[in-house]
Amino acid sequence: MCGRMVQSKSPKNLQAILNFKDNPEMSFTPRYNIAPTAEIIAVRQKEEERELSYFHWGLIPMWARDRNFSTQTFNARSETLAEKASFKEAFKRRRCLIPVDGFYEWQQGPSSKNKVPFYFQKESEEPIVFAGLWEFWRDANNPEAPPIESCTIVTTAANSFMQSFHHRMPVMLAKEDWQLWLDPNFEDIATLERLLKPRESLSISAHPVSSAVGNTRNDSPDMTKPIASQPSLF
DNA sequence: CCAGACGTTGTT
DNA sequence: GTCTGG
DNA sequence: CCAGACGTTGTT
DNA sequence: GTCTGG
Repeated sequence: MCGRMVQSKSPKNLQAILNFKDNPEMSFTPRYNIAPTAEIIAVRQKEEERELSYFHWGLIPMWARDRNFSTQTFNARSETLAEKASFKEAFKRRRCLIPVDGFYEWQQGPSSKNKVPFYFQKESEEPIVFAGLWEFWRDANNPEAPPIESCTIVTTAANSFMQSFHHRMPVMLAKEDWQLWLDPNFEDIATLERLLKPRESLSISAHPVSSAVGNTRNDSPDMTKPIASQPSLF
């Protein structure tokens, strides 16, 4: 769950909601069809301030031999964050918020070769804020190279709305939980885990979109536009 | 003890 | 680095 | 997540 | 079928 998403709102736009510090250095390109291993923006706590920066989507633990590890860690199950070697350190000290316009999900059709992509977004114009973890990694084979900062999106059981599409969904945090999730000094695992339970009141809408979204070369606002849910027979 | 994996999704 | 399997 | 490749020898 | 690239 959650392997394709949209980040088109400018940092300036997001800053009003997420209160990170200005970073005039950062260049931003709106994207409408982001896949795992791409660079995505996320917010983390840096000392007293929040910081927005780019992260490689797919968490690379410090001990990983190569970055290819990240192809299997673009999601992290909330139920086992505290146990899994790949995530437990980041869960304790390196949590982040991942603001998105929305995300895509493929609903399984009647036959196994028949998947329909849907776009999910907030019913309001607000961004959805995913719970994420981040990590930094140095390539032992290339110590000269700059370290890579990577991240993952935490998933949970689908709520009743998402259930009709999928049995999992990304954790979408309520605004009042953002501060606690970001705080690296907060280490009460039980309290953090409570934030990751599926919430019913998410105000998410869904509509089917063009199958063109399947190909990551297609990256335009058209990807998010509704199409008729059933192809006409005549 | 050392060696080798370390992950998710979905599907069977 | 840390856990699991042998 | 989906789309697309998936191999060798030898020569440039 | 399974891995890699986007």
